[in-house]
Amino acid sequence: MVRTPCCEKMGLKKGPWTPAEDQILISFIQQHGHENWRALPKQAGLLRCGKSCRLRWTNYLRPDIKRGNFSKEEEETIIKLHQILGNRWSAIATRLPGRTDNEIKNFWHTHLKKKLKLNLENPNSIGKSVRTLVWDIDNARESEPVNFSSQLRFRSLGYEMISAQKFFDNFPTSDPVMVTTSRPVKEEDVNNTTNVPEMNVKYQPKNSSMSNKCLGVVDPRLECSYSPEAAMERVDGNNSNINDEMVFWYNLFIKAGEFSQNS
DNA sequence: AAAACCACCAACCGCCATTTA
DNA sequence: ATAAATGGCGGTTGGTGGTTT
Repeated sequence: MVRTPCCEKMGLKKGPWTPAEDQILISFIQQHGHENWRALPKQAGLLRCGKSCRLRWTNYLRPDIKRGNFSKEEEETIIKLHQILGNRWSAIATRLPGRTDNEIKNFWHTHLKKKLKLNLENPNSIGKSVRTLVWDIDNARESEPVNFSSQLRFRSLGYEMISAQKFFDNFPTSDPVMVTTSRPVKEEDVNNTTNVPEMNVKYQPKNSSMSNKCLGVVDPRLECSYSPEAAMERVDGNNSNINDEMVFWYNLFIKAGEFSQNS
């Protein structure tokens, strides 16, 4: 099915909004609300498509929008949430009152991305070493996912979560690394290193209750198991406040009801 | 002084999921 | 049941203003 883009009709204006157009839109919505964006521009007398009107309103004209620079607190919140949620800008925006997803996305691309990149290039600048957790995303989707709370714990500990393929394509294998996968463990998987041929690691089902869900791949130097608790030792031994931070974010998300606890 | 470059951000585009007819 | 309409999302673009060469 092919849909006609809503702005393809001739005669509809594009580009920056004028103050006069803004005023028309504000007045109309104040009087009539915005139940039907498609019909709104015609009713309001605007030569715009409904989509353009919706965007202008939600990202700029809405009365509850906070303007101005992001505070240090907002910045830290964005960084933490992005670590957990990734590029889910609208989900991040729901936790920053008055900020829009577009604004946060722009702020991320123009300020935070660069800042974090610098930090990663110079790990000492953030006072901790960064390990990489490779999450086997592709396989995880096909079978029972590793429960969310475990993912959250790893992320709150500062792990980057990427696909196994991406990791092996791009990263040196000498770094401390732990790999998890949620695909069911088969007998022949034990000691099978075919998926990670250059690494001196092995698949290892931790125990019988876990073996139908996940595999732990053990970094030979760290001897860490799959269990998040057991993996909490940082490379630099700095564990201060890790638990508090973890619990805070975990509670926040569970209370917000965005994620269910599926263990 | 002016051209080139860069950073910012409002707005657009295409896709997807849901709702409606 | 199904096609079309709609709202919402994330990625990307392009205009603008500031800075550097």
